[in-house]
Amino acid sequence: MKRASIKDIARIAGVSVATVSYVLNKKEGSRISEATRDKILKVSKEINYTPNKIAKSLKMSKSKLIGLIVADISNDFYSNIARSIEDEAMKMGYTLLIGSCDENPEKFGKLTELFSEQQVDGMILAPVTGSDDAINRLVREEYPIVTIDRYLQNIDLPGVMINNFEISEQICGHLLRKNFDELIYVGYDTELPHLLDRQYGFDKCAEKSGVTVKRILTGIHNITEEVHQQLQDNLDLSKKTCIYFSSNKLGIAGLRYLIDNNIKVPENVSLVAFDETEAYYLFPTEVSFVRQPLEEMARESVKLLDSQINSYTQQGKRATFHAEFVERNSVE
Amino acid sequence: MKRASIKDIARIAGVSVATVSYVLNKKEGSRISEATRDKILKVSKEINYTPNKIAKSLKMSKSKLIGLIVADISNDFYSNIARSIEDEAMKMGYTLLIGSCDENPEKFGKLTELFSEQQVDGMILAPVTGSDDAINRLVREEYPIVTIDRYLQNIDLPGVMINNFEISEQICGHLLRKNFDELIYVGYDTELPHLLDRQYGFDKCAEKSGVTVKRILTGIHNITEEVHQQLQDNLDLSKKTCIYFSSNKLGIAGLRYLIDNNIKVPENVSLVAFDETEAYYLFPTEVSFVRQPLEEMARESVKLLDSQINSYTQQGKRATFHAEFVERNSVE
DNA sequence: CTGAAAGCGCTTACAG
DNA sequence: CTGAAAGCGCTTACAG
Repeated sequence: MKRASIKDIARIAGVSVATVSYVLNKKEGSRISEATRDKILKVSKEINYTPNKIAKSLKMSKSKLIGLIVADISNDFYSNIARSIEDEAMKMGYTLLIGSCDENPEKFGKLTELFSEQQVDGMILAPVTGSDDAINRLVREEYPIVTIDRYLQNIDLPGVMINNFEISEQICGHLLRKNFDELIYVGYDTELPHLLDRQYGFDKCAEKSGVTVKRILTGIHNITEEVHQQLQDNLDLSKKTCIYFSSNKLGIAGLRYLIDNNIKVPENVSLVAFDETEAYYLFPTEVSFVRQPLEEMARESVKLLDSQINSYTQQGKRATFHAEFVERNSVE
Repeated sequence: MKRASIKDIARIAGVSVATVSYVLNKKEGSRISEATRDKILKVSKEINYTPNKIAKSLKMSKSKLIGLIVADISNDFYSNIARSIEDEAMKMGYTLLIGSCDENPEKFGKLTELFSEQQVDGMILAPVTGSDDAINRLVREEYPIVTIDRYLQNIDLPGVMINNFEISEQICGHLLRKNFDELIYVGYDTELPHLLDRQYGFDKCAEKSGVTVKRILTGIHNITEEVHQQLQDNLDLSKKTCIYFSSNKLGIAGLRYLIDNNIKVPENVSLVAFDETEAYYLFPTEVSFVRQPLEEMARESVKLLDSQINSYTQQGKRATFHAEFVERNSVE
C-alpha cells in the first residue's frame, strides 16, 4: 500500500517537486510551460497519484477536518442534524468527524481533546451539563467552535439555536385558549439552558392563567420507563388534559404509553410533541408537533464555523431560528 | 491559536526533542532518568501541550482514522450502526469519519477518494449499485476495507452481513403455515445482492407452496408515495393477506398507509417488517419484525478492519450473523 | 519558466 | 542516559 508521492512524479517527469506542486495546485501566479505541465499531469495520472492531505495539513496548519460532537448520533434528531452538517461541510471542502458523548462531560472532554489532537480546523458542539471546563480550554486556545441546538449560560460563543422560550410560551397560549383543565409538561430533569427555556416559557404563560400545570421530569437513561410511570401517576383522564412533550424521545415514550394503555388522542387526552420524527406518523392520530428548521440551522452552523476558522473572533453571533408549530389533530 | 510543540518543551526543559518524544511515548526500551522525565512531564503540562497527531501520522504512515460510508446517516438503521461502530472504533483508538452517499456511486467514489486523501487507515463501506469501480481501485491499492450490511457480487471482501436469504425463507415458511390467501413482498427495485437475497429467499419458499406472491418494488426516492400507490393498487382486503416489508423505510411507509386508510392490523391485514425502529412501537398493533444484531455486526466490522490494517490479506472472511424474527401481534 | 532549500511536528535508528 | 540527524510528503518564498 505504498502510495505515489510528488517526489515520484518529479523523478519520472524529470522535474523538481516544487514544479509538480505548482502544477498540481494550478497556481495562477507561477507560469509553468504547457509542456512540463502536461507531462506532469500525464505522469500523475499514470502512476495513480493521490495527494497526501496529511502532509499538506502539516505544512499548511489546516486539516480541512471539522469535528461534530452530539449527545448521540443514533438519536434521530442528531443524525438529521449531522446529515445536513455533512452536506454543507462537504460543499465547503471539509470532512466530518463525528463523536457521541452520551451527555457525559468526561466523554465530551475526551472527544474535544481527540479532535484537537487530530487537528480539526474547528468543532460544532452540542454542549452537555458539565462541559464548561472542556469548552473553556478550547476557548483559551482560541479554537474555532460553534454551538448547535444548545448554548452555554456562562460562555458567549457563536452558535445556532431556536427560540425555545417563545415557542413554548406560544404553544402554551394556544392551549390555554382551548380551555384545558390541566396541562402536563413533560421534560428532563436537567440544567441544560435550552431545555429550561422550553420549560420556563411554558410556565410563564401558564402562570398568569391559573390553569394547573403538572410537571413530569425524567432522567435521561430510562426515559421510556420513567415517562410511563409518571404518566400513570399523574394523568387524570377525568379532566380535560393536554400533554406537552418537550423532546422527540419524550414524545415517543409518551405516545407509546398512550398506545399501550389504549388512551385515545384527542378523545381522552390531547398532546403536542417537540421535534419531528417519522415515528409520529405511525401514531393513529396525526400528532401536532414543533418543527425545528434543522437544515437551515446545520447550514448556518457550518458557515459560522467556517468564518471563525478564516478569521477568529472571540465573541460570537448567535443565530436564533424560529421553530414552527405544525398543527395537526392531536389537540382538541 | 499557535500550539505548543515538543520543540517548545525541549527548549524550556533544556533537553532534545528526541528525549521529549521518548518520554511522551513512554517507551520502555530507552531508559530516561527519572529527573529529566519529571521535568519534561512538568513542562509539558505547564505549557498545555497536546500532541499533533497529523505530524505523527505523517511520520508513522498511520492516521488512526477510519472512514465509514453509508447510504444516509440520517436513516435510523445506519445511524444505529454508526453509533456502534463509533464506540468500538473509539475503544480501539480510532476516530471516525462519516459520509453519506445516497445510493449514488459518484458520491460514493468521491467519498472513498476523500477518505483516502485524508489517509484513513481503512474504511467500512456499505457499497451501492455501481460502486464496483471505486472499490476495485481501493482493492488495487490494497486499501484495508470491510463491507457492512451489503456485499459485492464480484469482489470478495471481508465483510459483515446477515443471513438475508434464510431469514426471508424462514419467515415465509412461517406465514405459509398460517394459511394466507396472498402474500405481498414489498421491496426495492434494485440490484443490491443482499436485498435480492431477501426477495429470492421469500420467493423460493413461496414457490413450492402455490400461494400467490405479489411483488411491490419501489424506487428509493419516493418511497412513501410509491408504497402508498402500489398498496392501493394491490392490496385486496377481501383476501386473507400478509405483507412483508423488506426494510425499515418500506415498513414505515407501509404502516403509514395502513394508518391513513384505517386498515386494521391484524384484523384486515397481517404484516411483518424488516429492522427495528422506535416508530414501530407507536403503531397501534405490536409489529412483528426482523431484528439484525447491529451492535455485534458493527463491533465485528471494526475488528475485521483492524486486523486488515495490521496485516493486509486480500481475501476476506465474511462474517454472517443471524437475524432474529421477533414475533408480536401483527400476524394472525 | 524552474529548482534548491527550508520547514511544518513528529519518530527512531544510530552514535556516544 | 541523551542528542544530532534524517525523513515522512507536502508548500512556498527566493534565486536564477
